[in-house]
Amino acid sequence: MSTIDDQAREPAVPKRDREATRARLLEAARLRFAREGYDATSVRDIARDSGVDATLIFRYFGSKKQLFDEASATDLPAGLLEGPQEELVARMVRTVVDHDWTKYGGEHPLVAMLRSSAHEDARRRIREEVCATYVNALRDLAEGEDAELRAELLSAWMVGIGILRSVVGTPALAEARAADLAPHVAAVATDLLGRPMSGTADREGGSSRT
Amino acid sequence: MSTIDDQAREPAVPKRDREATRARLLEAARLRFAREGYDATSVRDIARDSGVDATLIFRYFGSKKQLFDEASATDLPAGLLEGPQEELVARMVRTVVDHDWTKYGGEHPLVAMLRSSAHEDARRRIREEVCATYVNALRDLAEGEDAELRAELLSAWMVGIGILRSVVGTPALAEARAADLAPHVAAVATDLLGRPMSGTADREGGSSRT
Amino acid sequence: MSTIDDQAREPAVPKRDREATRARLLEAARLRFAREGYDATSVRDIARDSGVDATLIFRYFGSKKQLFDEASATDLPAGLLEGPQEELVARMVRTVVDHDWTKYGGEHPLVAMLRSSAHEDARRRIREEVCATYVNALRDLAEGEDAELRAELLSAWMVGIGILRSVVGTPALAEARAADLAPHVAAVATDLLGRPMSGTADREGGSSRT
Amino acid sequence: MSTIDDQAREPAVPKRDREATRARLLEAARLRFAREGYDATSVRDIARDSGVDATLIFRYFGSKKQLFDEASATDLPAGLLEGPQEELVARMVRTVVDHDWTKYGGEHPLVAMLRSSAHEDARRRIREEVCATYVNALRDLAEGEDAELRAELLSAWMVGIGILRSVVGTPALAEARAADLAPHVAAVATDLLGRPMSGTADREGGSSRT
DNA sequence: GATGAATGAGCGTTCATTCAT
DNA sequence: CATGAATGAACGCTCATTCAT
Repeated sequence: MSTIDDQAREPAVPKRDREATRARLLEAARLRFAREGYDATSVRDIARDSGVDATLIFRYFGSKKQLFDEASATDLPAGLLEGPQEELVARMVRTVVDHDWTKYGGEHPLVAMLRSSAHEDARRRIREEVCATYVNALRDLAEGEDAELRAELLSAWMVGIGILRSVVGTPALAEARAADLAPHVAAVATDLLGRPMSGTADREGGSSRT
Repeated sequence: MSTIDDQAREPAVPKRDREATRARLLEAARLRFAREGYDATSVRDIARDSGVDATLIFRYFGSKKQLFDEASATDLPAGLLEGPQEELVARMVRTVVDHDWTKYGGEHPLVAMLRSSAHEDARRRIREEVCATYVNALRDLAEGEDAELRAELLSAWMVGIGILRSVVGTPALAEARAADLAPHVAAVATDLLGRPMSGTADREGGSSRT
Repeated sequence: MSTIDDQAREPAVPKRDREATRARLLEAARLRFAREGYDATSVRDIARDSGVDATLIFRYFGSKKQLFDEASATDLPAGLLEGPQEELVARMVRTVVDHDWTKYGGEHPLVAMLRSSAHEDARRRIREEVCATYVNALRDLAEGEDAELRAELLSAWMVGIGILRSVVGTPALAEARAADLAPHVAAVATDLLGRPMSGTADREGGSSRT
Repeated sequence: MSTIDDQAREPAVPKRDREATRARLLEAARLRFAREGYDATSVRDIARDSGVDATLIFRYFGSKKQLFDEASATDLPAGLLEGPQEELVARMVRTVVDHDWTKYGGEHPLVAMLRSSAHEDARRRIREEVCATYVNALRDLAEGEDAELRAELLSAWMVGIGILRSVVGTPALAEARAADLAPHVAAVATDLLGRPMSGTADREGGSSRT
């Protein structure tokens, strides 16, 4: 009812444009799923957010589940795994802390996806994501015998920081920038990985491609 | 709270039944909410698990949400905050890794509650829990100026470890015992808190057996 | 909207009576399924007809399909298979022509069920019904070698008569009573079964038990 | 009807396309409607079967119902009503039993249409068909007073045989060929019609190859 | 004229919750 | 007071059909 005369000021929303409609649905889905989780999000919610008929979800994505899958496919920040090795951890912190995740409601997508972790499928996605983004890269860096464990411990820290920042909202972490965390993280990482890690990274190394 | 002094005038049996039924509902709710999350759990599920009629949930707790609130009130492991200060972090790790959380489906209740973190209520619970259990105690220990931040960073690690262990299930952490983690944790904690922390704790310090 | 003030003249419809509600649903389902077929009947139709909430269908029957199964379970007219053998065919004709099938919308339930014969389940039901009610009994009576075929031919006639009467509505059959058909049927049956069959049956031999 | 004289001005190719598409839709519709019934068949099913866009159905036929009407117009087997009168019933049996009805999913179209008999339109079609194909021809043959009734009874038998053969699938009839049924049918027909009927027919008299 | 994006009603079903007995 | 019948909103999804391009 409040949208009756919106058509005038809506700038350039093309109607009957398959790609545009698909994109709007995907965008709305990403946000809803991130904020409310899979179960609390209805396809009608997403459709309403997109200003699009709900049946198009099924036309374009097949099912709510498939939409979820597509919506929660994170494109890991380009450049994370490139650049100087000793700055890898600093880049990871940036990814967690400074990166612009507004597309996912302002939270790291991994954290957002935990909200849907009642579903084994979502859990698997999280697992793959954590391994691909953090554990594997860190394991390659770690020296000594229990490299896997230490890589996971460091990964756990990244995830934990994301959670305290956005879900829990503890005061210091919620406000902190990557630069505030860098010295601490570098010290710990150096310790855990058994090789010197830098607290700063020259460039972002984590600008989402989308 | 209104049932606190009821035990005096009970006619022996029917009263205990009421209490027993309430307790069974709570127990079933705790498990379901932890495992499946708030949305994926139906009041009928809980009632069925408890072997009682679903309407009793409304009679006893008012609504599904209130049942959730009551069911997700974690009794933080007794003894966590007692004992030698230098062993505090080691005790925390034990709480996360070795403690028997079968009451909550085998996961640390904080981790389980993340599954329901779409709801502001659950988020508040998590916030309170994290602060009460981890941040506050660690902040008191930390030396130097940004004590809060460092306490939160360490808390984030505890939470992150819990997540990777049970939700994500990364291979090394999923199998690890507190003893495997102790040396790494002690080193990092010593570093972050600016005071020597021990990697072992004499006793559990958090049995809270239910 | 036209039912707003019906509550006054509804004579004795007991509310909150499980059996009564179940019975009303079943009755409405029987009629709808018979008249419109499975696919064209919605659970809301049935609920509306019964003056009952649609969700009770699932409470009491589990699913639309199970309701259909129960609603289409014909109790074959008591007495059909009893009584003098030479009057069996006459009794069958009565079942098809004179029996009061208003419960099924005025048609023989077999004929009504043909409307749902797109579903293999319904087809199986029809098959069982036809064999149990007609073919088996007639085969036992037939003399000579291709008894099965002749029994089926006679059964086909019964079914065909039912269809022309109610679905097609050909003028003579639609008006005919069993007595009008009896001489013709008796002659043919005598011929097909190879033993004398009577054109009259003393008693109805087909009063549905329900 | 508006396309009757279009063939004169066609530009050779595109017109034939339109006709060809229309024909394919009709063919697919015939099959689907016969096999699954009106309600269980969706316009998308038919379009998919034909390999064309679903909206063409509305373009060419107006609505699903109109497509159904057109698709269920049976062309009664040519030659049924021609040929020696005493072989008429034998020809009818052939039509029911031996004729190639693959166009209608292998069943006599009358039988197939019963699946849609919830709709008055379909019922009317069946009525017309039964009268035109069976009752009228047989009435003309019958001697004596209640010729109509006897003609209908014999028609009922034809229809019933079709039903038991394909819908119900009773064992003997499902396998039988016209030749197996001929002697029985001839005897009964002779009896019912009051004039000698032959059990064999020289030629099919109803090919209607499409 | 043909394509396919869009629509809105309706499907079977489950939900949390209320109310009568 | 407890049981369970009842309720109505909402769910994911499919339908026949229309309309813009």
